[in-house]
Amino acid sequence: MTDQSAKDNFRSYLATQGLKSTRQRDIILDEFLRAGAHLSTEELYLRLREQHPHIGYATVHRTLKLFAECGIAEPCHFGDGQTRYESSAGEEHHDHLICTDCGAIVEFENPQIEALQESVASQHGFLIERHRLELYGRCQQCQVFKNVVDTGRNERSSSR
Amino acid sequence: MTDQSAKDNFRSYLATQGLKSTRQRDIILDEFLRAGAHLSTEELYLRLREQHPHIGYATVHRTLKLFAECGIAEPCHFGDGQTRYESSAGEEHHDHLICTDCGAIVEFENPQIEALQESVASQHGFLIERHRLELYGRCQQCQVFKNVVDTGRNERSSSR
DNA sequence: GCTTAAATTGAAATTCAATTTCAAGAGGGT
DNA sequence: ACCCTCTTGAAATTGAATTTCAATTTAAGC
Ligand SMILES: [Mn+2]
Ligand SMILES: [Mn+2]
Ligand SMILES: [Zn+2]
Ligand SMILES: [Zn+2]
Repeated sequence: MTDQSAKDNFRSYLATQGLKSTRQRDIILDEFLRAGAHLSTEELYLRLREQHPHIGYATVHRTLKLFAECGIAEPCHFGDGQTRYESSAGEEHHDHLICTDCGAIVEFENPQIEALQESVASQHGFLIERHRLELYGRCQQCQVFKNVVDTGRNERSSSR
Repeated sequence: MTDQSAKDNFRSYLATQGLKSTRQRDIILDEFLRAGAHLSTEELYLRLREQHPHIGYATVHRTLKLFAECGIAEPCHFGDGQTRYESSAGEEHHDHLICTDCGAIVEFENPQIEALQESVASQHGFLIERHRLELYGRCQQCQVFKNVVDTGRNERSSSR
């Protein structure tokens, strides 16, 4: 799904639901697609505020929920107490590796795991609608730094 | 890990941390182990209140966090906005199948998936500390009822 | 373009689980 | 029993998510 098809999807979703196309929604969608990453409402709101200080937090919140409803964004919960949204534009389904030290997020996709999930579900009579797989640990960089700190060979400032 | 070893673990955790063994903590641990399932703070508090109305919500909350710290309980987030805790007593690591209709939770363990997770992580240079795998869908029963409702052959009351 | 009904906006208020505060009470070493 | 420290429970606070509501904007119909 490209950025343009995300915009088209959103347009037609609004149309079919009797909702209206507004300047704010357009601006928020543009910024959301431009940002790319896994953004919380707060983060997107702050980014928008630089160029568009008139746009309210509540509108950003409501618009992100609309994005999720129409399928152009996916909500993520990475355990920091905030809901993040990622664009579905240009991305197939994927899962996440999350560094517990620096917060880095790496996306991956593993067909074998996906297949085994289906297999497990059917063994228990379940029909899967969606799933969540998150692997938490240390990224390569943070493993190196952790080792340095542990052995006292360096006094690098904290990575966060 | 048996219930008794959970109690022993908790005792020694308190001792090593300079914390105290109290009547409330004993009662909360007993009820937590007895309940068995995936309980939220609220649910455990309500269960306790029947026999021990003097125990406060804050104490239940703090005690569950202690259980998690010392490894006899695992926090779970199943997307209903509440943190649940499950006993680690008598259980190996496992993941969850969750029915989005009736809320049923089925536990499973799949060594192949676990191995593939490690493989994915090492491909990306990560060292996994923990992971979360949740499969959301309909349990067998809810698939059947859904079908009945859809075809109008029955008027069974909603399962929730 | 003008009118109008319905949807949207944004500031502020509210919700709700999680967490903290604090004064009174309990544990446990001596 | 004494004393210091930890714990408790009611109430207050926090913070993200969500709702409220009066003013504004959209877009359909004329
Ligand atoms: Mn992603
Ligand atoms: Mn479980
Ligand atoms: Zn890292
Ligand atoms: Zn079910």
